[in-house]
Parts: sequence; structure tokens; C-alpha cells
Amino acid sequence: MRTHRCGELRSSHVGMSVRLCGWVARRREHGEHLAFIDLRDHSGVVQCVVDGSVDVRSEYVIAVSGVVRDRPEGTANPRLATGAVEVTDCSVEVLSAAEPPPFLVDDRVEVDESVRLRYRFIDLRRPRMQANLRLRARVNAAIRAAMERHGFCEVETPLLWAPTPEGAREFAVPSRLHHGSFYVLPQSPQLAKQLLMVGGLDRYYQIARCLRDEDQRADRQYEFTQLDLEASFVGQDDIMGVVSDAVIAAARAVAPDRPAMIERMTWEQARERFGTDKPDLRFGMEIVDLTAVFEQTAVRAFAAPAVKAIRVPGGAETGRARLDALVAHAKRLGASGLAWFRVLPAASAETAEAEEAAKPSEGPGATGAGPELAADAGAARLDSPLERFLSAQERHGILSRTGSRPGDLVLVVADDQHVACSVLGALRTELGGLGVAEGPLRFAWVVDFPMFEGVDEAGNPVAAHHPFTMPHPEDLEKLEEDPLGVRALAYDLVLNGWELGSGSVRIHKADVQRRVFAALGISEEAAERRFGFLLRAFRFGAPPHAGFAVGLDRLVAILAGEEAIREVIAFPKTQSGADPLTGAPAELPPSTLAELGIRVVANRSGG
RNA sequence: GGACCUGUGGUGCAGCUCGGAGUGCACGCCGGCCUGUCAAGCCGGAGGUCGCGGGUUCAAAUCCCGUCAGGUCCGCCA
Repeated sequence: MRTHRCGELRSSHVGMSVRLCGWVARRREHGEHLAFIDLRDHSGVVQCVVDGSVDVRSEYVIAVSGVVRDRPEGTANPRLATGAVEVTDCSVEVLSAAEPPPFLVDDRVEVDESVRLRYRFIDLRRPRMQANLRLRARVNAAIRAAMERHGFCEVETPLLWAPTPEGAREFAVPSRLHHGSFYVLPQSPQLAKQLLMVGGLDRYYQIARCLRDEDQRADRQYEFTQLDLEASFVGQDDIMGVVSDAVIAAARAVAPDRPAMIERMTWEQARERFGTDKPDLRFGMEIVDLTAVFEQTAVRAFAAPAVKAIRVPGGAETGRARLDALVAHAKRLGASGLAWFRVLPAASAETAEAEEAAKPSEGPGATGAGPELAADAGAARLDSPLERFLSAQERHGILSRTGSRPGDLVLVVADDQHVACSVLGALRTELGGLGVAEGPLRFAWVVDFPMFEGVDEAGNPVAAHHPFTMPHPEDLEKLEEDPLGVRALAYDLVLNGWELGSGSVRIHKADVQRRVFAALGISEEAAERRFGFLLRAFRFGAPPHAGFAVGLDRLVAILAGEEAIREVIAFPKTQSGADPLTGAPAELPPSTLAELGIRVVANRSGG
């Protein structure tokens, strides 16, 4: 039906007779003797020249037969990949007429997302969407190749699974043959892949669809895709090595121009330096500890267990209204307050020399915090409502520990350790954050997550990961007395401030598992009821195993430079879980409900 | 469950503070002209439940209340 793709024609094709198929992207008629048709297929656009007028409209599907030639002198179009050539002497066959599209098939026009989704089949013709989906396919291919290289075996696991009440709300599927009983769609293949390990698969992976009935976000859909993997007779470092290989291979395959690197830090360090367990390492503004500086402070606002700060480079221009808004924002985030210090030059030009001369006597003597203070801090002064309450030592401490220079802004939160860091971490991202397409690809492994996060209403610790996560061997003896101080062999992968995935070493010994269930307040009966099939499997020879899951939608979105994963999913749903294209979710006919043994008792949408 | 933003011809926006005739801009669409354009150009034209419902008012796109939809975020996502 066709000899070439539109976007591939170059000067090397000149002289060839070609037949192309595609959509009419654009049509320019010059009277009855000359017309141009920009013909588009997935590969790109090429200009076709018709001698005479043609009866085609935008988005008609046509076949064009003609001869490739160099464009006449001065008419080449450098903005087009095929812009050096054109197809001439064209005869046009209409394969399919088209109504005028609801919006232009063009990356440059912005269209409301619900309209795009209702006409997703048109939206997908846009180069941006074509590029995103093809990029995604190449990521999948690179990942599969990496996993095969590492000896992993791709296995598919069921979508119709058993209810295993866990963290996320599950989607239920009624059983036609067993009225009143339900399958659920898996939140992840977590339990299945552990069974595969007991089954001796040794190394499993899958590009798996996961389903969670939780509220959606820019980076969350009901259905999403994970690179899911599990391996036997391995430890944390082995898993991290394989996953690192896979994601770096994916990054190199589709974004070779963006430097990609992976580093590793503990959960504790991440919280301390970035105020979050998903740090964005593309920029500095790390959290600085000023607690020691204010140990003896007379400033009541700074009398707190922890005093933390971030330096906003160039932030001294921030106006009062904006600063007030930041303070209010910090309070909304849970801080008792936010102090700001604009860092200004010490003095005007004529007094600079005097400042220079005064420095040595003032600096080290006054602060006792090291000789580097004078050099760093001497040329700056602080502008803040709190400034006059500060001691000289505190002034210097703020400047030197944050490494501030004139023109910067320093934000300080005094609170307990956790609040101070997380509030500053949030402010750091807001004030310094880069766009998703900007900068390098800074992967980070965050290891040594706590085993439990807080306690529930019954006073039982809440598992931070899932209940089969192995406690850190060094903390095993604390499991009973100090559960909240126990670290887990659990690790997250973070990319540019997005959580990409998490994994853990699993418990394969019955006694450890019993102790963890006990710590979680899960009785033996409850454990048997919820995970009985897995526990039974473990009694028949469970290898030590560990695994991981990478959120592919997020990875692809970042690699594609998209803020929302909807842009890298062919048919996503809206935030309320609807699909404007298909009308899902939709009611079922009464006969179907009857067959399923389902009676609808209430209709919240008032139908 | 909650907060905020948005909703105006097919598309994107302005108009809304300070109420006065559906007023405007760009694109698209339809017709005409045009032999080298390329988001072609020029001329003409059609196209509207101002998301929906209620209220205030002599008068509502505009003010108020409610509601629906889309988005962003909090909660939630072991």
C-alpha cells in the first residue's frame, strides 16, 4: 500500500517514485493550478505538490503517489525534517474522509484535557503523544533487555486475585459462578512473585499492571505499570544493582543527552539533608543544622529542639508580601513559625574598606566558631525583623553555616527535628524546584527505611512497607522493646524528587515472621486468614529472597519531560476516575447484574 | 472527605473587581480570489443554553448560594 513513510524522505530519495499514506495535516491551495498538501503519518510530515486543486480536507486519510525531488531554490523548509524535498506530480486517492477535527492536530495548540481525552484517538496523532508512546516502548525494550541480561525470567501473574486486605483499596470483580464472592485486581504482584520464589523461579520479572482504588494525582492513576521483580539467594545490594542497570539502560536509551547518575543515602540522611525521603538532588539548598548556634539563644523563637535552615541563592530580592506568604505557608505545613533573613552587602562602597578592617577583630573573637567565618560572613549583614535580637555569634553562625553571600535569603525553622526538616524540605522544593524536563537525571537509592511508621489507633506499630519485610539484622533484638527504632531492609529508588519505586528483603524464616506479625499486632489467626496461602508456601522451603518494583509511568514521564503520567499513557482516566472517551465507569444492564448476583442499593451520582 | 484554580461559538483566550443588548481577539470551519506556499495570504460569511440550577436586581457572563465537570494539592496510596 505504501513504499515509504512520510517523515523519512530525504535528498537521497530524489528521483524515486513513492506512494505514501497518511492524514492531511495541512492544505494550501493557490488557485486551480497549484496546491500543497502536508501529509502526516507517525514518522512525520512531508510536503506533496499537486498541479491543480484537490478535494481533500484536514485529517482526510489519503494515499499519494508521486516523485520525490529537491525543492526549488529558496523554498526549502529547515523547520521540517523532510524540508529539503517534496513529492511532485502527485495523484491523490482518498481512503477515508474526515469530519473537521474538534482541535488542531498540532503540538502548539493547547486543548483542554477533557476534550483531548474524549478525542484521544485524535490527540494521539500529535507528534508529542506519538513521541511519548514510542519513548515508552523503547524504555520497555531497554528494561526487558537488561532484565534478560541479568538472567531474569518474565512470568505473568493473575489479574483476578484473591482479596488480601492490605494497604490500598482494591478493585473488586464479582464472580458469576460464586454469587457473593469476588476477585480483586492486584495492587501489585507482591504475593504472587514471592510464591514464584518458593516455586524456584530464582529470578522473576514482569512489566505488570497494578490497580489501586485510591484518589488520583498527576503522578497516580488507578491502573499503573511497574517493572516488578524478585530474586532468590540475593541481598539488597544485588537487587539495587540490577534495578540500577535497568533504569540507567532505559535512561541512556531514550535520553542520552541528560547525564544520568545514581547515588545512595540512608533514609536518615535524606530526611536530615532534604527533609523528605524522596530528595531531588538536581539542586543544592540542602538543609543546614543551626541547632548548636542557637543552643544558648535569647531569641525565644529559636529555643527549640532543632533549628534548621536553608539558603535560597539570590533570594534577598524577595518582597515582604511574598515572605509573609512563605511564613503562612510554613505554618500550614505544620511549623510553629518561619524566620527569614535577607543577606545584604555589609555596607555601601565607601564603607567597605572600614568593614574590611573591622573584620578580624570582630569575627573569630566574637563567634569562636572557626576562622572561616570572618571571610565568609564579614562582608554581609542580615535584614530581618529578628536581626536586632541576634547575638554576634548567632549572626555569624547563620551566615557561615549556610554559606550565605549577599543577595541570598536564609529561611529558618525552629521546631522538633522532624517538623523543621520536612517544612524546609517542602520550601526547598517550592523555591528551588526545577521543571521535570530540566537538568540531569539524579537517581537516588534511599536505604535503611524504618520498619514501622507511627502507631495506629490500637497502639500497634504500622508497617512502613509490607509485613514480609525483613528487619535490619542489627536491629532485630529491638523488635519487641523499641519497634519504632527498628530499621528495615527496605529501600526506595528516587529520581529527581519523584518516588520511582520501593523494595525490600523478605522474611523467609518462620520465627522472624512470627515476631514481626506480633509487633504489628497481627494475631496468628489473622495472619493465617490474610496471607495463609503465602505462609503455607513458606513452610515448604522458602529461599531467602528480595525484590523491587519500579513505577514505569513515572520513569517514562520524567524521561519524556512530562509533568503528568497521563501524557505517557495512551488512554488515561480523569482525576475522578472517568474515561471521557468510553464513558467508563458505566452502569450495567439489570440482566447482567442479575447474572452476577449483584443488586445496586444506592446510586450516589443520582442517576 | 477537604482546600484552591478553571468553565464564554469547534479550539484557545479577553470581558467578570465597578451589573446595562452576546461585545471583542486569535485559530479553526464554509464560500470566493490567488502558480511556490509551509500554522500561506487577501475578501466575505456562518457559528453562542456565557457548564447547570436557584437567588438578588428594573436589568446578571459579571454579584450571592448550590451543583456538575476538568485540573492542582492535602488526606489516602501496607
